[in-house]
Amino acid sequence: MADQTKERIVEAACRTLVKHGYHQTSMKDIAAEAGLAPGLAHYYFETKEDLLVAAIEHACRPVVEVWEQAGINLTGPLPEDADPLAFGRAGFELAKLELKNYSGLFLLIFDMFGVGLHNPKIAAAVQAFISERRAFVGRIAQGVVAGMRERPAASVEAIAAAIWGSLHGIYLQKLLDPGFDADAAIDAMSEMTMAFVTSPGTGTRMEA
Amino acid sequence: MADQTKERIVEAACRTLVKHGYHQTSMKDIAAEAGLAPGLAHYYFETKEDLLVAAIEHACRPVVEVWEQAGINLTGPLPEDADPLAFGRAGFELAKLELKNYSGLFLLIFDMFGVGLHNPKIAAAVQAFISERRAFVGRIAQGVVAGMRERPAASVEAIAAAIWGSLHGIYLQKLLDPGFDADAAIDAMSEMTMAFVTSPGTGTRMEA
DNA sequence: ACCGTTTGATTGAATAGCCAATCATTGATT
DNA sequence: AATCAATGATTGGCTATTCAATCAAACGGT
Repeated sequence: MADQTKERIVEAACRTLVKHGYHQTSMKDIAAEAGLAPGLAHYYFETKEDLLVAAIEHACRPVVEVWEQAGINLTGPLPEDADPLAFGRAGFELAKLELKNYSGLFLLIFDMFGVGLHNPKIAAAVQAFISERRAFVGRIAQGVVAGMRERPAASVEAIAAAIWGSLHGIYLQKLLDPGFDADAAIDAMSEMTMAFVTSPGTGTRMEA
Repeated sequence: MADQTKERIVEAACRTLVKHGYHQTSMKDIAAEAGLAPGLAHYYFETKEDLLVAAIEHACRPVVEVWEQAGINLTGPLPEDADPLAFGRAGFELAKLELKNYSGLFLLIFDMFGVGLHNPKIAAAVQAFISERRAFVGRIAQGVVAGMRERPAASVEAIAAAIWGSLHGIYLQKLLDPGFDADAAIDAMSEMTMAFVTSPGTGTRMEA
């Protein structure tokens, strides 16, 4: 019974945060959304920050589940027999679907990015989110880079940071402007990445 | 006299917003930072939002000036005689410098990104920031794409959105984690972009 | 089976403080 | 005098957090 109401509170927090954002959600709002007494949110979470951290972690769960359903182990290594290049391509497709299906999560996450800039507790939660997902991109990049004819100058970590960054920079544009064509931007990023991966070599071109 | 104090308020707003973020800055804080009476901020700005919008615009100014000092006209076309590829490379270098020299601006901007997700007025100001800069990336991309042997499948707009997104996704990682190596990530992005641009053949420019 | 006690869950009101916005007032300049 | 700039106290409303009081269920002794 206790765990149930705790989860009800966290879920209500997710809903209100997605709908109204960090500024405009009070503890009372969250309790009301959950259909509970105002004081109860503080019974389960000492501070508002603690509840928000729990909400972030809760909101991320469904996305991870989608990945795992697609046969991707988020924290473990990639399947040995898979073609890394195909994996990379699929990753970009997955990114497009993610944005479409879980825009609420990203609304919450980008809101929290902003909060985290000046709030250590939220920053820690948000960085966990970043690290996990960027490392996953890095694992795909690792496989792809290993198959390249010439090793790129950039490290795998740097490539992963660039690709993760590009996807989230694209997400940001979409969230701020619903008319933005995120699919086209992700396709462009995918095309650029694939050209990079299959290019004969870097730094061997004529100077103008 | 009036314009001077108005600017003093905006500058104070920038400083406090960078230091403490949107949540933790009140109108009173801003007035105190400016060394003025609490009520004066509302004399010049009807609402807090209006002041924040002015602060965003004010904070962006020095960056634009740097671009213009580098011989780049932000809103007009690129110089005819310039090598687009060299321009692109220089753009990535400029991005690295920008982040180093104006991290305060980006702290403010990313804070406002978060606020803008649920606040139409701030969203409008933030989108102006995005549009201007993304269009500038697009103008460089336009020149580079025109010189490619084979036209890419992606549109120039999509490429610009991807590159702008990657830079700001990288900025975000740096702001949330000072230990993050943003230079390496931008170098990686630059390498990927250049490989994409030069992939089929040499970068022979074709004039219209 | 019965009953008092304990424990934890839940309630809703109270506390203490902060904030944006207002406004009557004062000061300065023309 | 009249207009604009500046002050700082006030207002009304909101907030996170606390807390005493209620409720329900489990437990233990008989």
